[in-house]
Amino acid sequence: MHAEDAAQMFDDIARLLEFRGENPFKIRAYDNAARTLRELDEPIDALIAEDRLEDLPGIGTAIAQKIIDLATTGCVPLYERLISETPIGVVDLLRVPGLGPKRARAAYDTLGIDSLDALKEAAADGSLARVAGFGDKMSTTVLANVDRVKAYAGQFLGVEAREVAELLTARLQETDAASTVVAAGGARRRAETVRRIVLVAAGKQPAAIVDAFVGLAAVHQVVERNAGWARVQLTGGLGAELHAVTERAFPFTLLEQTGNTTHWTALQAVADSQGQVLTSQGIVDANGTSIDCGDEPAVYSALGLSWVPPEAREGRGEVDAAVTGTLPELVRLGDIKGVVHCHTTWSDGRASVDAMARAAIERGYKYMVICDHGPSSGGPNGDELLEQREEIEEVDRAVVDFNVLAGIEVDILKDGRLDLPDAALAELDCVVAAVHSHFGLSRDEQTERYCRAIANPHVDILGHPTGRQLLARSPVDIDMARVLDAVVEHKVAIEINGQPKRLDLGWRWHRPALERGVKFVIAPDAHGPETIDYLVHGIAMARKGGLTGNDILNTLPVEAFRAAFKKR
DNA sequence: GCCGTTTTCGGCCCGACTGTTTTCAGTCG
Repeated sequence: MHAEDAAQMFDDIARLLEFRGENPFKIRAYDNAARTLRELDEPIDALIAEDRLEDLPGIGTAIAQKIIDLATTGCVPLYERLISETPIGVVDLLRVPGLGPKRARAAYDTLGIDSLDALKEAAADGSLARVAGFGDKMSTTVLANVDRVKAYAGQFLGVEAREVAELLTARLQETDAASTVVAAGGARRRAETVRRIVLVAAGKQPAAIVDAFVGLAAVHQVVERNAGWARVQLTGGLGAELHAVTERAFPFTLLEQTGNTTHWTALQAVADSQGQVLTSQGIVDANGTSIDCGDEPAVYSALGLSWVPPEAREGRGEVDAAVTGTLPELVRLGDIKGVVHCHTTWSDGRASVDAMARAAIERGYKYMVICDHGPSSGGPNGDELLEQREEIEEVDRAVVDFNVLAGIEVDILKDGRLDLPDAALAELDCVVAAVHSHFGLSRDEQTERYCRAIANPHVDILGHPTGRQLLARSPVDIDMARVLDAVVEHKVAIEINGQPKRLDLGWRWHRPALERGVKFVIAPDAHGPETIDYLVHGIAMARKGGLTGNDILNTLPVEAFRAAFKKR
């Protein structure tokens, strides 16, 4: 089990209790437990196995038992009871941003609103605006957010889906029914969000693989199945499908199921232009002879193409590039030398400067840039900044063959000023500027705000540029073309933030940025030693965007990295 | 519901923001 699963459940319990108007301190206890679980730096299964749950802050007998119940039986009586006793649909209401338990309760009590549709209707016809705690503005916000919540339903973070897919793959492999199992679909393409998991498996008897698949413990319900295919619902809400084929058909089916559709049809068009027919079962040439391919690269090769990495298979010209052999050499994790944008206990990080640096050293990196928040997001200010600076220099001196740089993640305020004075920023090695508030400004205001911050001579990197949170918060409304022009003009790099919920700047903007000459930094936005590894998600995003190591500043050695910011 | 005890119950994090208010409540991180 993932700690996040339990954290999510405690969030839900807290919101449901709040809706029912129960003891606020009990509610806070569940919130605290959820936070503790999210900050966990080791697998929760280990804590359960070693009976150490109650050692965690905020987790006592009752909550520990609920975690154990969830992990072992998947059923937590309190949670089940709250869900069954709460009007259907209210749970959905609580997911609408801006609509907390209090307002949801008021809407339910006065207008009997118990579903997203009812909420939308009341917001549209003006009745919601008359409920205490609402107003015209609130109604408008709700109206917009309901549609978003509905659009997000049934979607999952790509990073989470990928973990589930890997687990399923391993379980299916263990059954011995399949010789090969690979997770395909959006998870393999490293899509930011996915609707379902797609597995492709090969074996002598495909039907036996399907049997094994539908029998896995994680399968909640079989939706549809036949001898070579099955679609199921997993516990936890994700859908999954399996394509079971012979070993001969495997590379072709894997290719088709990795997608996307545009990529696949482009491949079929290439085959067609050569008098061949490409299907999920194989390639047949003009003479009607099947061409055997042992693996996916062999299929591309048979079509006269260079191999296209799964991340790039989005139907955006990569097949044409494969024809002419002009696919870029995509950046790899091994290219990264420095870990930029790391938080510590000086703001909301969970580990000291020393612990973070050592974690980076263990992973083979050569330098780290500590970027705690500025004062308006709870980071150091005034003398504290100097103290932190001293601590960073101390650690820098203590470590061998590694550099620790002093940076900051300053807040971009509403008007585009930063939350630290220029004199303080001038002392730092690297300044990341990012937006953490006022997400709803108009396009003009927001763009002006961004451009003003970018123009500050001390800003080196624009952090999580759109502020989006996948499946939760839309990107800010900015004129991206103007922002990209501004970062080029002021020699500011764009961050590719590797947090699974952010993945910001998203890959669709990478090419327009690249064409303007933008440089990037791939950063984990780490808040603890483990999350340094969020770099892998940033790398995946950059690869989707078609970026090479040359486009990424933190592939440079530390001297060159510093020099890249010597514009000041 | 958790925690730290002055061991058997009383106190529990907080600041920013937003919108609804006319001095504040709800939400969010």
